[in-house]
Amino acid sequence: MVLKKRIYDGGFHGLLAPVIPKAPRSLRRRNLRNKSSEDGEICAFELLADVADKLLQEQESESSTSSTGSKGKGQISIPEEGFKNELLEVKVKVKVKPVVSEHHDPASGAENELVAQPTNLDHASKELLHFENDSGSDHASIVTNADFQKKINSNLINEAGNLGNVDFRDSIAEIHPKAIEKQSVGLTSVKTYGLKDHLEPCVNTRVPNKSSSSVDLSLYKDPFHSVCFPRRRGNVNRNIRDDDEKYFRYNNRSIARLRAFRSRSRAGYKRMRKMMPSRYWKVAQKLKDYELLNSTSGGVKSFSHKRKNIYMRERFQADVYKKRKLFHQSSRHSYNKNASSESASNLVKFSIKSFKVPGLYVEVPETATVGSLKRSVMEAVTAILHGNLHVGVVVQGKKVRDDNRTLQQSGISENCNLETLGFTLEPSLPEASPFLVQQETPSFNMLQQLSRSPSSPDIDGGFSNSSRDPAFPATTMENHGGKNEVSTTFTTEVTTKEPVEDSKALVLVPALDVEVLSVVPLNEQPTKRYEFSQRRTRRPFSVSEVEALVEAVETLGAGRWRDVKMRAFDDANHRTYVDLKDKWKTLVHTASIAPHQRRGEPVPQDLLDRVLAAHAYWSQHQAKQQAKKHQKTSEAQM
DNA sequence: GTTAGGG
DNA sequence: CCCTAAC
Repeated sequence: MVLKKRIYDGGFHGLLAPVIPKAPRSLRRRNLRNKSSEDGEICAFELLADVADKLLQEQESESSTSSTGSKGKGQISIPEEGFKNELLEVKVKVKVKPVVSEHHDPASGAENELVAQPTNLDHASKELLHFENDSGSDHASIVTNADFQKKINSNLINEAGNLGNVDFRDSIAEIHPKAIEKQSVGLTSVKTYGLKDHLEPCVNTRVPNKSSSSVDLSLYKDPFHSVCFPRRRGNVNRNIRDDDEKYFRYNNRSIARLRAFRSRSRAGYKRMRKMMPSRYWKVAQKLKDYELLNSTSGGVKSFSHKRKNIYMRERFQADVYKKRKLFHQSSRHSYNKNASSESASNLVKFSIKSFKVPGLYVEVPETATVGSLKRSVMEAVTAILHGNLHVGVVVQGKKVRDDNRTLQQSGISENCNLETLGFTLEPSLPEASPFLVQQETPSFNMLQQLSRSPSSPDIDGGFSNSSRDPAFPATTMENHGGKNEVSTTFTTEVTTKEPVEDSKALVLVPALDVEVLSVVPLNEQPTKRYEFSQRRTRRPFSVSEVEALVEAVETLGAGRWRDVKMRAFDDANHRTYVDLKDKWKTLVHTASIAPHQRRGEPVPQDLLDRVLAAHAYWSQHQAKQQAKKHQKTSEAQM
């Protein structure tokens, strides 16, 4: 019998899927970036803080005025720095009713185009218009969605153009040859943005550096200071079977959720890792009320007309702690820069137009004025912004919770559709602000717990919630933001094939996805689950693994998957016993079909033969067992 | 927490 | 791989 150890050390060595390097976010200083990066770089967090202030300020003006011109104002407010600085846009939209786009201000010429765009965009634009119009509303909703972002982007673009046709390309192109390619396409069309959705990514990319953006009321520009999140990759061991995914999964799916309930040992996590997602989801479903899962894309949701109050409640997303982790890392391992191979890696540029901020729960009397509503929202936003925030990354609607994951693994690469990428800002803690209405319902509490509970120490290196950890007070933002780093750069290595130990850095250029606050109707359906879970990356079984599996099943029998796991895959944390069971299932199937019908890495026929043999044997065995059991029961009955 | 199966 | 029902 082959011991798992032997298998792993020997056969699996090298055969196993390469260890996926933890995606270190290398903290890059402006020196990394060329030239004027300082100008262009933005510290999201800092930005947020600024945004909050601005929001407040703006709110006042807005509230008093009806916004026919509001839009213009927002856009206009392009600080001088605007050109140089990247912007973070946070938009709060109040949706009253579907209104015809015509209403909107002429100032938003770009929007019109947007309206013509695909549904989403169109929708967003309409909403935007509404907001601007500030017409009386039965209900208000804050919408956060990509579409909206798109719209915004267009605005930004326009402005950029107005500002002087800044060519965004140059700065980017120099640095990121490849990433730029895609974007370049968009660049061309930026001006005609309205026509195509796909352009957005491109647009986003560029906008950041030089353009200033404007958005209805909530658009704010702020200089971005780059925040670097250096990450150490030391943990990655190629020889280790389980890749970071283990940590990923745990972190992504289980940790945040689990920790809320109790601390667990790593082993516990392992086992739970799979279960958590679904469980969590279930919980989420129950929390439906709270709209915990706010759909990113869904964006606008209308309130029930009958509702007397408008609730904007904070939506707490589970993976708060992930961000924190990053911060920790950054503070600790700044030397990581060296590791990053800037030379060989492809860079992925991100243009962050805005962040999706947690949903708010606000109560406003029906009789309240729109202005007061705005104020309330503003307060809520401000409260959030003042709290500790974490950045979340959403790819194709799924949150990437594993900080160790590489961009490639997460599907963030030059090749990926940047449009599917989004960043979110999550409150580390529901700092109850006065205006935030905290429901006493269990669901709400749970949410809070989820968001609050500190990560367990053993898991990600001891990331504690900033809210709880004195060391990580709200100042986190300032600390990082205060740095002169112009932009956050993450480099992504293009080559996927070989495990890379160095960190990859993504260049965080201005905006990519714009997410905004969203007001969700209480009655709305919960968001899709994918917001909370992320499918594991596919990791085909290597021949060595198959061999180990076959061997284990031969000796233990099919069905004792936990034992099989412990026997042959105990160290492969990315292989659960369910995985092994599934693999066996596929192996049996594979062995049963014609070779030409098989896909993937060919499995030696002898192994397949063993599979069939073992399958036949254990099937028979099982049948016998059943027969015995049956007999026994019948005897008992007699 | 495990198994067994369908998706 | 995911999700779940059934243990």
